[in-house]
Amino acid sequence: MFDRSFFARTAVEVAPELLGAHLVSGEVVLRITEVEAYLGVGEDPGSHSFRGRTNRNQVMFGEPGHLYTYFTYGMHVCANVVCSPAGTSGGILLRAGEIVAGRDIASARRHTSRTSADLARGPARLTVALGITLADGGTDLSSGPLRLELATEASGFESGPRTGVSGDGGGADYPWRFWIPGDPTVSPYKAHAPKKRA
DNA sequence: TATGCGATTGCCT
DNA sequence: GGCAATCGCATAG
Repeated sequence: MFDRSFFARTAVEVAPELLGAHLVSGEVVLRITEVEAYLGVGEDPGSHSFRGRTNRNQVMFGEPGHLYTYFTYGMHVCANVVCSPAGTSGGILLRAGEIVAGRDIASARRHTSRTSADLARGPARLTVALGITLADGGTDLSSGPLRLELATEASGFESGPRTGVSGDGGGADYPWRFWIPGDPTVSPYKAHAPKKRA
């Protein structure tokens, strides 16, 4: 259980404080090590909610502290925590984490993974390891088998440009990616992906 | 109704 | 290091 008002702030404000929190999914527990903030309508060209409410992103316009999932590249599921002050929308993409409990289960789900550091390194890998599917979208993360347990104390963090988001005005220039320094589970790739798309 | 592309990953060379 | 896989969503016509 957590205070829902924690998430009633902008995603950029909440994101660094989410580092170190635990995402519990049944037997599996993930310690969040890397996240990305996405803002709301008209604020963030890289956000799914930039162009307003649609069937896909409607969860982001709902209650803060709920889970927003989406399907992409025809094969991957990514998870976000809805984070929005009243009347706005936004979310925090969970990019990577460390499996701290239920490693056997997570490993079995990943199937191809070997080391613990690889189990949840990357947004799509993370959802697989935790067994999160599109059907989990909209789940209230304050309690239940799939829930979020906030960190008791703030951990140190670093910030930088987001990955995978197209450049030139696409929002990639803002330091809205946050991670725990030196953690082996932080995504190493695409430090500056040269996506040629306008 | 038709078309292009994506908040990625894993396998190829 | 480079590229294919794969399909729902958003935009254009």
